[in-house]
Amino acid sequence: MGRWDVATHWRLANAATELFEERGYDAVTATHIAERAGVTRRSYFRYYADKREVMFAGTGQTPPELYQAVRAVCPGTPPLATALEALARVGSLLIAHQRNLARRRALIEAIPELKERDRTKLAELAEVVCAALTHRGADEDTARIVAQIALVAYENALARWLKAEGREDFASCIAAAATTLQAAVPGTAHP
Amino acid sequence: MGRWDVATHWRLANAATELFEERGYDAVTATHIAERAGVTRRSYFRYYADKREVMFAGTGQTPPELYQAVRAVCPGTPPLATALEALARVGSLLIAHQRNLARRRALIEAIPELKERDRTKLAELAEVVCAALTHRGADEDTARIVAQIALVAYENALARWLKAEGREDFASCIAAAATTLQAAVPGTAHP
DNA sequence: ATTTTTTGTGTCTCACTGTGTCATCACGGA
DNA sequence: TCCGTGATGACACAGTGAGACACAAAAAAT
Repeated sequence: MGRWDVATHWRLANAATELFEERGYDAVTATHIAERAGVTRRSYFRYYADKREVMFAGTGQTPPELYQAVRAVCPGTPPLATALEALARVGSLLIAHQRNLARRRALIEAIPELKERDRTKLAELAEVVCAALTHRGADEDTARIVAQIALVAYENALARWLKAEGREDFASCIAAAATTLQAAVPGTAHP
Repeated sequence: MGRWDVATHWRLANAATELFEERGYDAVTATHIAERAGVTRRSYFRYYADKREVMFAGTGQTPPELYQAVRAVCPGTPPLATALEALARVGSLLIAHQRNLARRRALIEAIPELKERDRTKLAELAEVVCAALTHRGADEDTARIVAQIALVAYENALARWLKAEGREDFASCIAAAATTLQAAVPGTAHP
């Protein structure tokens, strides 16, 4: 997969972004996207499995990166803090390498079909975090719930970061989400 | 919408469940489902918007019910407890009125396309809970995060309930998920 | 340098999805 | 009995996603 023309990947992604903005998601077909990017419809489907996937260009390596990031967190760190730290790291990197991220995220938030796919991607990341936490020795049930919660924080942090338009760094957005989270859950720990 | 034949809804749902189990989701077409239920393909799409929706038969009224359930919780209850109590109530009712729930849930968990739709439904419920909590006076950010967390607990509780095969009631499954949750999140409240 | 293999693309084809439209049929009320 | 409404069937159509095959260019092997 790695040898595919990276430029074509981005040409398709940019073409799709423009077309979706210009004409609306439903009015755009895979053929339109392919034509604007200078390939055939059939080739489009070799780059992206379906019409939705093109809006998530550049995120293919995130799951393995995240897995490694969780495993790289300082041993002894409690599960939730581990997950949040890894997500802060990976999220910061991801954001830096994206193109037109804000425009694509706006489309994803606005179009139910894309939002649906977005949730699947978050769920996949949760799976990865869960697996990595389990590997670190966490309890199975705890790992699953912690992973899901951490991704709730991640999602909210991303929304916050986009709203700030560069005036806030991603790690502090994660921290803010974590604070809201801790305030909302009545802790059982009473030191 | 109310005058539609309820029996046909369930005939289609049962036909789909059987066919998916027999031949696998991909090998089954909307035409097959319709034929087994004794209607035409076109009529299938009048009962269910697409091929996925049929596996979620009987859940159409859940969002408004949930909204009311949140509003009905004793005033003064903190947000997360409110959401969990409402979900326990609505979930119990839902489970009681379903047919072939376990078989359908097994298919949903196994087939990515169905799981994707399932996540959307959970997200819709989270929206509803968020709106209802906001209406009760909760902070906007808090309401959103609490709602999402509560639905993480709901999802885990449902999985646990299905695994117990009737030996556990739904409310206690919610309680168990809530406990795991509280243990995982280091509380900031130190009374 | 020539052959072989791999990789991306174009072309053609096909089953299936989801929707619009129109005709029909059952049923309840005036 | 006639009429209106709402469910259903019949037909048509754009679009999706994928298989099969050929072809060109690059990479690897000889």
